[in-house]
Amino acid sequence: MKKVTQTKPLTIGSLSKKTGVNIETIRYYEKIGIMPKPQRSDGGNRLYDEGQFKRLNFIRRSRELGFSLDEIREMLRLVDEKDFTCAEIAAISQHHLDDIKLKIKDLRKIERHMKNMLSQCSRKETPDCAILDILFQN
Amino acid sequence: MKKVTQTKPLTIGSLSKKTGVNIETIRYYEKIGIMPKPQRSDGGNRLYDEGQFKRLNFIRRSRELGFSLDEIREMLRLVDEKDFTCAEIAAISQHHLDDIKLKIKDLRKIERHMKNMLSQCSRKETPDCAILDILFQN
DNA sequence: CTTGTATCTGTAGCGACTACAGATGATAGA
DNA sequence: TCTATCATCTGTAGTCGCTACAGATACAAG
Repeated sequence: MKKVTQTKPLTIGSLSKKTGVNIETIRYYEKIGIMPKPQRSDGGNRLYDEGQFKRLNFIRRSRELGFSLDEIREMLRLVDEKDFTCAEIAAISQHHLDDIKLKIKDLRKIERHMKNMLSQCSRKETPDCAILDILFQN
Repeated sequence: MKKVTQTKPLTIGSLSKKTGVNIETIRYYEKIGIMPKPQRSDGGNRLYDEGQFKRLNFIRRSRELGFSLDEIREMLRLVDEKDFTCAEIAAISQHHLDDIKLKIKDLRKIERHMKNMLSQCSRKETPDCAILDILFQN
């Protein structure tokens, strides 16, 4: 008695609900080739399996971490070709982390400038403003 | 003997050099209406005056601080109509600062996740990877 | 006057979606 | 079985803030 855990296929709508990825985005991912072309019902509606659900979840999580679709594409390529090493994935991730650190650094600089400007501002109902003076200077 | 400090008009190229804003970007700003249509030479080349130079500098500085073109448009509108109060400008700026703080917060969260994942990763030349395990889980 | 550089207009592309329109597919109730 | 309603289909265009052309004209130096 073989037990085949055949999960029933998901429509794009239910896949969308289960992953939190919007329907048009799923179709977009297919169009740009990071999601595979799924099976179709007789009428032509997309039907997704468990593997595709996992893949989309991977993409979503990676996007939430700020990976670009190109970085995700590259990771998925390595996975698909079953020809990756931990070192390779780590390199991509490390690069991305460095990127994020840089962004934080830039934003903190901007934050300081903004705070500084705002601290010089009277915030009164008067028609002159230290912020404008700073931004217009020179 | 009147001394009229008539600064000679700038071509788009020299304006670009003086402000560090790229030529196509200057034309783009004109197209979307945050830079005014400048005078033209007999042949039709754009000629900018001191006020326009200052305006473009304002835009550049604001962009460097991460203001959106819509926020900049709004600030310039207030300035152009000479009908702004310091409080209004401060409100826009405060809103923008809040935005930046939020972005930093989000990025720091991502940074923590990334560090966490990378710390669990062997980074070895082996075909299995803790990072992928995490991203694919569920 | 020629040569070379600057500028002109207009359009298309980027990334990562989102938002339609207008046509079908699927499904539940009468 | 019919029908009403929803889901899904394809294809295109829009978003933001530029950037990159192509092909034509303007301008400045020698």
